[in-house]
Amino acid sequence: MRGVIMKLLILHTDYIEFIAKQKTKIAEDVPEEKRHGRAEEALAVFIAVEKEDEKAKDKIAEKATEEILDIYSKVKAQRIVLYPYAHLSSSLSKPDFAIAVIRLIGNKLKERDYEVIKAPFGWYKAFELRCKGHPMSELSREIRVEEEKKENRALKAEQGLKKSWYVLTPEGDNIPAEEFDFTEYESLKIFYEYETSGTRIMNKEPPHIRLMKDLELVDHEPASDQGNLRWYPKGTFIKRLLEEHVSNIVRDYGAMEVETPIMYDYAHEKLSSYLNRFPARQYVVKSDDREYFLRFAACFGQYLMMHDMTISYRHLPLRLYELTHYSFRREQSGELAGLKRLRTFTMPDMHTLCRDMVQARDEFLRQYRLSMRWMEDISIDYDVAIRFVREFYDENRDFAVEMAKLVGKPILVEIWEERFFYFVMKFEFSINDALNKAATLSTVQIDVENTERFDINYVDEKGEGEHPLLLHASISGGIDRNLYAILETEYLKSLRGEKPSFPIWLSPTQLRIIPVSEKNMSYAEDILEFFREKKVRVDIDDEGDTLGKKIRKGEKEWIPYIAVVGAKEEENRNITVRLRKSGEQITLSGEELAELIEGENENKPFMNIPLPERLSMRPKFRG
RNA sequence: GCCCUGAUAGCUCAACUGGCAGAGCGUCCGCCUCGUAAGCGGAAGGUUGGGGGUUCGAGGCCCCUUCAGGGCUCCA
Repeated sequence: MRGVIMKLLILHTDYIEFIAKQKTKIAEDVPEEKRHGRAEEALAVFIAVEKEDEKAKDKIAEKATEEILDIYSKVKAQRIVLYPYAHLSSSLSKPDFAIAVIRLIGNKLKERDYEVIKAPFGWYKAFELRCKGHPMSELSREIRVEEEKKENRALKAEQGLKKSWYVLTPEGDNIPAEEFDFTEYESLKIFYEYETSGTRIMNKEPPHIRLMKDLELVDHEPASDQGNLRWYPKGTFIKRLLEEHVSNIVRDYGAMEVETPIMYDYAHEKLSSYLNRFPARQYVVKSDDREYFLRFAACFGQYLMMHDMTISYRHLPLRLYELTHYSFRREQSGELAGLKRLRTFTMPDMHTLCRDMVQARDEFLRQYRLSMRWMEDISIDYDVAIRFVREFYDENRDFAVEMAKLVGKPILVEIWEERFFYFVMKFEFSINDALNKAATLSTVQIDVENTERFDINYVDEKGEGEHPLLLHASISGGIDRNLYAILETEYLKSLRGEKPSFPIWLSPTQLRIIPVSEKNMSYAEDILEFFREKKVRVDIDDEGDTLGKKIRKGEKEWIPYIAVVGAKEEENRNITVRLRKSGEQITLSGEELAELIEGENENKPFMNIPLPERLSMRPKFRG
């Protein structure tokens, strides 16, 4: 059990006066004038900081501050003297840590406009005081911090974070979001409102959940932990293509693909300090007597790899990439939602080392463009949010404007007064779902902290080691979440009377062949063969249903091209195709149709049809 | 994690206040061989999520539990 971290002896005094006489070897440097102090009507706070985990610094300082103020107000003291007093404890912390904690308490008190005097640390001091002697004038306190579970510290910091919102136009106008006229920017408005209020009564389940089941893509798996899903062949197929496509984009951009372990030792020194920056709850795996946590991204694996690499400034920018199949985040059970938020998910994760901010900005922008391309390839509309630390924003205003220009519409800007996280800025591409909730897909962040923490170095021209800047990039965001975005978007389309569809390159079946009767089977099979060789995903409805029934089946599966072949086609050696998008029927040759489909597949990965070509050979995965 | 709601055939859902567990779709068998979103007939299919309790009797009431959806919270 982690227990006592700090002991306080608190005296309400008529006065206290001290003079620092002589340095010890751990003395803090203080200017001459601060070596002496006197305060009337003071609360004298004698402090011993004990040997304990430094991670608790903020927390312990906060609690101590609260204790002091509690007593201060009860006894109606007028000022506070913080007096380092080692003799309260036999188990002292390191001097540096103690100094830091006491300063922190001092600062916290000053921030709240209390008059504070600090006696110098590590000096032999003479002091004199007169204790008031009323019942509350002599108190001791032990400040304890419960062992916090391995979670959730950065979060608490965020709660006190001051943030402000703006809308930045492509013309470069930066307007406080409250004053912005959202009339023509409905989706940005929804996004902004979701970000700032979040709460709304929407007692419906997101429509993608029904769709992912009905289309036999993905399903719940009650035998697993919550938020771990079962992927049927068609879902797996779409997922693989998305993965392959985003990986291709990232590799073509120049990232080196790697693979790193999915679990890490809790006790690893660097990782544990990193974990404190992350509010997530982890899955824990036991192996012998050790505990490992499952990664929530590829960060660790790549940091540790980069730490061991020998990197010259000539190698920068340097990019490592991994498709994290899987990442694990033990989200609170109430937060899980279909494909939107999972406990086990797949996400591309790239880290780019950059020499300086100029290079980092350049890479950031290139990755921004890659993300734009991604969104276009999956046919999803999005809004952009950029989040900055104030100081960084003031220096990089032009940069933000450029991002608004690139997407050609106003974007949301959030500004933090202080840097609570490890990054100074990030962008996010966000989509609105059918319930007007927002979800982040693509995101890139500029990290100014972790190369130091993980001791990642490159050697500059002078032969000296330097910590580079680090970009975290997920060009597509979570793959699962991309499918959620597609399904929600298509659902919204169906509400507008349009037919929902997958982009052609993601359609499990691109072309369905329906013979009018068994007499036409042989011709239908010729066509099947033809398209298979043309790399079109084609299948054939060889079951005993009526034509109408088969059409209905095909439409329910969102098949983009449905070819009906009967005596007419057989005679003319052509095909009559029903086009899902327009609903029209056209007759054309096999070559023409193949060209049409190939055109829509361009520059996208291809995989063969994930199910038997004959429908009569297909099992039902669900209902 | 907390609060609310829910779980009945493979799927979607019925079953009045506690009184014989049902339909449509799908599956299987047979008929039909069909021109652009459901052809016809028949059969099989259930420890009502799991466990415990109350009751002459529980799908429906009580307790526990698992999973799902929503709200809070959270979203690196």
